[in-house]
Amino acid sequence: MGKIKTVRLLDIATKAGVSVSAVSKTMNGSDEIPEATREKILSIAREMDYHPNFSARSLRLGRSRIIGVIIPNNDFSYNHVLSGISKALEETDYTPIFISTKDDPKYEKSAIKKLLSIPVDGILSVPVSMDSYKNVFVPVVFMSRYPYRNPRTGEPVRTNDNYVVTDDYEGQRIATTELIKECGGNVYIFLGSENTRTVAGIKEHIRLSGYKKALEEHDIPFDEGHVYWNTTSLEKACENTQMLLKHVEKSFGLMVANDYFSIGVISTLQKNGYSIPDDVKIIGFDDLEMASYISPSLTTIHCARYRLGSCATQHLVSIIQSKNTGEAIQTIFQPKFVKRSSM
Amino acid sequence: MGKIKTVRLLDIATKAGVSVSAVSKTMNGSDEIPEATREKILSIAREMDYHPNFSARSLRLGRSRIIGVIIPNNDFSYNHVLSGISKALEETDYTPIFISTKDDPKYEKSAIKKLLSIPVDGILSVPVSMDSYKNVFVPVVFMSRYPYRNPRTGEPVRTNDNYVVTDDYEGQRIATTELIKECGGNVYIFLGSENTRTVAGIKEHIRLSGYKKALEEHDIPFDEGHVYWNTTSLEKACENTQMLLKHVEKSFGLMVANDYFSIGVISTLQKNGYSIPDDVKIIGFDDLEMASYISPSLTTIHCARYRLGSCATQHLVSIIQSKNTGEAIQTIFQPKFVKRSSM
DNA sequence: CTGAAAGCGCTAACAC
DNA sequence: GTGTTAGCGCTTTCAG
Repeated sequence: MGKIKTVRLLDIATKAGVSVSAVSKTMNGSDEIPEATREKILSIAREMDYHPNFSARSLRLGRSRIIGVIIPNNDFSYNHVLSGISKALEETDYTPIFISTKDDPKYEKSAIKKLLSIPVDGILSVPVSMDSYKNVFVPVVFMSRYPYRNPRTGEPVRTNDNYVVTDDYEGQRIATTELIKECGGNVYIFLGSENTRTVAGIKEHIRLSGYKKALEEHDIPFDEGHVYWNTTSLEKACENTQMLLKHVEKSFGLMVANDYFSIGVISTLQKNGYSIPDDVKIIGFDDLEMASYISPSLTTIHCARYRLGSCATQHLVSIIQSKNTGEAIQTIFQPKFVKRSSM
Repeated sequence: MGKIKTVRLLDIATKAGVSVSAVSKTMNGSDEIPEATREKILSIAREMDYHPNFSARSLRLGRSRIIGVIIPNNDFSYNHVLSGISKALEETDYTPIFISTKDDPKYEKSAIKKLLSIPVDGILSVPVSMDSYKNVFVPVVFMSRYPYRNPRTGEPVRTNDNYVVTDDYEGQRIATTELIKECGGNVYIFLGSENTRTVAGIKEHIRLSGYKKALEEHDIPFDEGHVYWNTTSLEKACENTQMLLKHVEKSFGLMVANDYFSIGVISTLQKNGYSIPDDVKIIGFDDLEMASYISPSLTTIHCARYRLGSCATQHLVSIIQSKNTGEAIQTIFQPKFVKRSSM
């Protein structure tokens, strides 16, 4: 496999009998070059299958037309967000490069360094720790997770970062309200990471405050024992369910951290002879495609994840291109209650 | 937001009172530089938070330490493969950049161009059309799909490409054999794309020939009507199930294209009053994590998708680094039958 | 052992 | 209008 010589501007220029800059200008759509020369150059370029060298251009321009996308993991929770990003970028000349952090600040820091050394023109991130972004000097738009509310009180927080999130607080409040209508105060909740030092944990606490808010609105006292933390895998979801069953009456309402984990919860409940929704009412979170296909079909909170990705992308591109003045762009999507048969 | 000046080798050199080349050599671990100077340079570099400029280095070296990863979509079927890739690359200095093709040759071609113009040092690909790779002059390792067998006969095919695949033929043969044991000739199969002009379609035909092989081994004549094509989404899976139910006895065996679509199939069967596995025996394909959590838990063919990703990655890196002599690296993983309660 | 200098492919300022 | 040229940050050869 002999090394194939790549086609350069110079090669085209030589063949066309013009200078490199004429070719460069043509390639970049400058109108300085007369139509005839233009045509000739373009046709030769096509014929030689020319592709500009990204590195050379990036080096020269100080920008790369690459967008860094930081996600916690490759697990399927962010697929729709990623699709939204890809779709939105298709109409631009930006290309995404994805890096995963395993929800670990160390990986996140190194991911950021890698991206900046490319250098990417901007970053879309589902963050692990806000600290990692202290010295990032390219535009960043946070997605899906962000301390947009005070995790204790649920009050909106004013910040100066760009973000696009779903209002998890409201989602949880609405879901809890629905369950209260059915089960009174007998409403349990499975949440993810309890660690408030991570953005993921803060998100869970924001959700908890939405839950508390709903209780408060119905004059139901909050019971710490109704909250099961660290539902962070299918397996944990099943364990938490087993644990819950030791402490609970036959009939109750349960909010699960997300739709995926609901599969484990439902399976565990059914194995233990509970019937859904007769004994237990269940509400998930996300509205995955499969939610309407499992049995019983899953009542859930719909989050616009695809739109979340495309919206964040549009924001980022507009910030990059307009050299935005520092006015933060913040979008909060309102979630929607979707009733199916698990409640 | 004032543009932050990036730290260059020159900046470090100036501060350390040495030349750029001394710094460069130090950074690249050359042993030409005496320990004392080395230390000093490294400490200054750390202090100034130096990161090499990727573009400059790539331009100079003609390689980028970036691996392009081409996948058909962002849907969750390739998560484990991607995890395997990320994990395997972690121990190297290569960074992956993911591009999706939507299973469309047009997108695939443009994805390849983009990658080559970076230029990436190698490509990992779940291909759409083999033609797209004709003029690719960097090492490529194909994953998961490849015409490794003749789609008509199921016979192994000799080629000169690098690939890592699961032996779908064998998987399908084994699964069919198991169903035949239970249901005799009453075994149906849901497959994906029928189009043999795409690699995805060829894969499905290879699977079909595994199915036929099993029938043949049990002297059961092949019946075209037992094959339902184009099971390419949850929705289609449900439609195919509805269609199937019009033509079938109460009791039969059914092989579904993959685990995910099995969710739709099972739900449709249950809605129509069929009991699993009493009336219908079902086998999926993939062995997703959720397979053991849905009810009934899903009997399936286990594919080592994580290992597939990491194995392909190791191959690619070794090819890149050793300037491999052209001896193709081809790995075929044997799938495994996993019995649960849907059969 | 050290540093000066060339040049990777490209763009844009500037001269013709 | 068109071409010449400097230089982006880095590596590496080669002379000192």
